[in-house]
Amino acid sequence: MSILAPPAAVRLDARPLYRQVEEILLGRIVGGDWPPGHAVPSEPELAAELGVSQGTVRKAMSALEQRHVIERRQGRGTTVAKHNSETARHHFFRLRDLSGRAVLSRIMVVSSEPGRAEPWEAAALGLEEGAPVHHLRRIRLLDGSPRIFERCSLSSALVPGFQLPAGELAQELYVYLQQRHQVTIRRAEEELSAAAADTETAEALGKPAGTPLLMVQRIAYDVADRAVEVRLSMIDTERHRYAVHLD
Amino acid sequence: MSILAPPAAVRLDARPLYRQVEEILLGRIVGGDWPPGHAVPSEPELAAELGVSQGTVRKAMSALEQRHVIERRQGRGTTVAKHNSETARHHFFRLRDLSGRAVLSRIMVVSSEPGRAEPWEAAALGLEEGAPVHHLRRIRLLDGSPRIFERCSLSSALVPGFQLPAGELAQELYVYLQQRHQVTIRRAEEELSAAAADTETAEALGKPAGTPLLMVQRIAYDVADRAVEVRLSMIDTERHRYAVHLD
DNA sequence: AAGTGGTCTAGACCACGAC
DNA sequence: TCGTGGTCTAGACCACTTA
Repeated sequence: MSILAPPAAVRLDARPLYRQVEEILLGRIVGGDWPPGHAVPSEPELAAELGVSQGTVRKAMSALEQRHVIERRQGRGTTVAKHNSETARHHFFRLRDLSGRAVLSRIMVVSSEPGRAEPWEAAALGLEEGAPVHHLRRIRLLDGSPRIFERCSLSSALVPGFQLPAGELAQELYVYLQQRHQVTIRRAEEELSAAAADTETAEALGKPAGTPLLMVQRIAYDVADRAVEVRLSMIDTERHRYAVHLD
Repeated sequence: MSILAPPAAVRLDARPLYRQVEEILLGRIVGGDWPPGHAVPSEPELAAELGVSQGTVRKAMSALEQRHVIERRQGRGTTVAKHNSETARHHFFRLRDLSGRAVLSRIMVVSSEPGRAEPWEAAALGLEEGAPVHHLRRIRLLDGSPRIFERCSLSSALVPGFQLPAGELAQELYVYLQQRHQVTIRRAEEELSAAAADTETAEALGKPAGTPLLMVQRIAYDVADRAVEVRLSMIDTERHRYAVHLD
């Protein structure tokens, strides 16, 4: 930093320096300069480049790490977060069996086709009614039995030309979005309620219509906080529970 | 710290210094030396007392703040977290109306009486079967209508002689536990599922038996991480949603 | 004006991982 | 052995609250 202008040029901004550094780093990730898996420069390097102390860089990177935007490991270095089946599940799959253990999950695709946004989908994704989306229906088998019927809508503006790889049935959707569409899902908001099984869902899960199901509406956002996906999951909770930690 | 023994006496412990400081501070809170609302000494004071730098104290206190054990405010100082109706709701009440807005909630006590732990209660609270507990049944009115039927069990070992103040119906339970029993609820784990309304619940909520309800089992832990309460909530989600943020 | 937490720096050493 | 992130220090100044 310059000697006689203590706060330095960047500091015309009122926000703390570490926030600005955080935003600069995030910008490089969102902008694609640093794709998933990329090795981020070391802390001393970034400090020198940005004209701040290493401590300031550390504070910025700690915030990004906490949001799972980057991954740090002592001795190895820092990389841009890259989804894999395990991390995607760990962050975004809250179901456990009755003993609290993780669940073996397998996916079957029921249908996959382009469509137009219904009002509720448009509202969730921040689109105009009738905007192009991609519809995906899936059934999840938990520990071998069909337990979840999912109806997903992907915003075609963010995932243009989406289509499942031919012949490939199961796959963690967010891993696929990152690999094939350069879209990294970073967070999601879910709204839970109880509902009776409609006929389509009942058939998919092999349950009588009217069975009480856990209904989860999810909106998933990418690293730039754009709504990418809205998903309606109908869950048979006979042998599983949705786990939440409050603190 | 002494000059020739760099890591100092405390440092025989393998854990980082700031973790040890965190534990020392938490110990004073759990032990009752610093009750809820107590003004924690300033950072420089604690640093001098414990023989570490202010930065180390800061890191320890930041962790405690993030866990809502203490509250820090610039200029004012740091205090031990004290529940009030607003914070208790904000942390532990996840229901929103269909527009995502907070909900007006009123409580009616249905029954309140001592009892013995059923197997599932004993398991949840880490007690022996038949151990003394206090049973509490409540109905919550959300925006004026009965929407939640709650069956709570409090571990009498941790909340001896619990009884509701005569004549007083509504009250945020965790505020009451802190004020009258020196037990501060710090976190909770919830397991959600869908279930058909049983007759008792249906009657309490004025719904037909068999109506799909959101069932939430909560286990609440105090600052020392002891299970204090297990609660079964049956929720009518006709006009409300349980909101979860995943990141 | 005094005292608190919040930001920022500069530099030391440690623990871990890869080469 | 070297480079990385992780810990810890000492001290400066800023922003806010209270009196």
